[in-house]
Amino acid sequence: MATAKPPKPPVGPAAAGARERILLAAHELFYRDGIRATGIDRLIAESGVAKLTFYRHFPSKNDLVREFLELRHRLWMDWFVAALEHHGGDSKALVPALGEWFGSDSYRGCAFINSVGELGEALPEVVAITRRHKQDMADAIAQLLPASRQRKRLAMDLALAVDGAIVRAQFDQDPEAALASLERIRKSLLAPLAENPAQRTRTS
Amino acid sequence: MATAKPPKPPVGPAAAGARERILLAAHELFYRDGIRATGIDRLIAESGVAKLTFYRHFPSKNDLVREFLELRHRLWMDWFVAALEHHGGDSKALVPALGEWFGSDSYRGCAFINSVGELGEALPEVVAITRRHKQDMADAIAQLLPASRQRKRLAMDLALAVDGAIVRAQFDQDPEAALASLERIRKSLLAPLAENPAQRTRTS
DNA sequence: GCCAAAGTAGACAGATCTGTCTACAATCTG
DNA sequence: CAGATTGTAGACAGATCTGTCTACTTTGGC
Repeated sequence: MATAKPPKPPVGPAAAGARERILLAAHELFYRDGIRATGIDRLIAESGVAKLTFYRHFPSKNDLVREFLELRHRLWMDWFVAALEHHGGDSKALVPALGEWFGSDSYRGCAFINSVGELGEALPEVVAITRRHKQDMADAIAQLLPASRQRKRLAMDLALAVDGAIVRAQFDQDPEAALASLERIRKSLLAPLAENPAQRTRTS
Repeated sequence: MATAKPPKPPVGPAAAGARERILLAAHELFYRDGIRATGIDRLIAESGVAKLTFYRHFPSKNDLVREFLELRHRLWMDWFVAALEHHGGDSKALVPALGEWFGSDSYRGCAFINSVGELGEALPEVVAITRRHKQDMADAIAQLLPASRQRKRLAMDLALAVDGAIVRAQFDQDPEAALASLERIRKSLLAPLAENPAQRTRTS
């Protein structure tokens, strides 16, 4: 309890970030193979870290799981917001943005949905974290929509359809069908807004 | 290689169905706790069966997983079709039928989506089984729709939205929001049919 | 009554999992 | 230089997992 210098930079032999390496390995292995299927020995081998170092940073595997989900949330949201912006920033951007993700060969669905399905009751925090994640996703979708009375509700509905497309693209051979369905749902939900564009009330 | 009497009825001490008891225990535990989280020892304890008996019926855990999914498919489809019929048999039945399921306290999402997320590459058959399951679900949804040129496509879109609602209801506290979103999507997708009901081409 | 089939109970092997511990090296701070 | 911190390497404990095996029991068909 002597030294109290808060933001100490990483030190030690391998210097730049044993913790980061662990977290990155977890990000890859947990997402690719699942959480229960990934043992600590795999994680320390992949991150090139000693076991003691691992447990110094993450007292238990569950701590790592939590931090993995937090990291995943930041990385995914950053990608999502940027991809939506890159594709135009309105609701038409939704499907092409997701298409990039679905088409990547490391695509394995939504890490949060998968974690809830895998851990469920065993680690209740993942449910709360997933709820926050999906709320943030819905908020990002809301940004694509014109301000209107139903914007929040519309974003919620779209987010639910996006979740449907995410799981669909996870087991279909080809993500195109899921993307086409999502696009039809989007158009259909937005149709009433198109024919009455002056319904907006207040801008955020 | 002597006796070749094919459909031998179940015999033995406990008589009526060691195999059934194993399958039923798997159905409960795999769905509730997940597949990797459920060990063989738990399964034999729950089904009151000896280990040798277990391995006589299911040479490996993966065999049991496959049969669990087949059983789940039959049970779920039977429930789904009956519930849709019970709620009127047209597309308006979709949300109340699913509401029954989402509201049950043993609800843990879709066993197939969960299994794909948990096993993924590790057991590729689950992907194929899931694909068939979701195709059958879409076919059951198609039965709710009036015959039209877009019936199949519409059923596919609705099925995707249903999957979204299923995962949503898995981590939201309250399934009502998911059900409300699904109902809005359903109405929205069906709106064009309502204003032009004579578009039907051929009946199956 | 005999025997094959199907069952029970439970020890055992070998792998793997989480988490702890010992022994030692490198780095930064004072 | 001294000492605290962070790191590496890897043995170890104890639990658990899948799957095999031995020994014995019960049942139905012939």
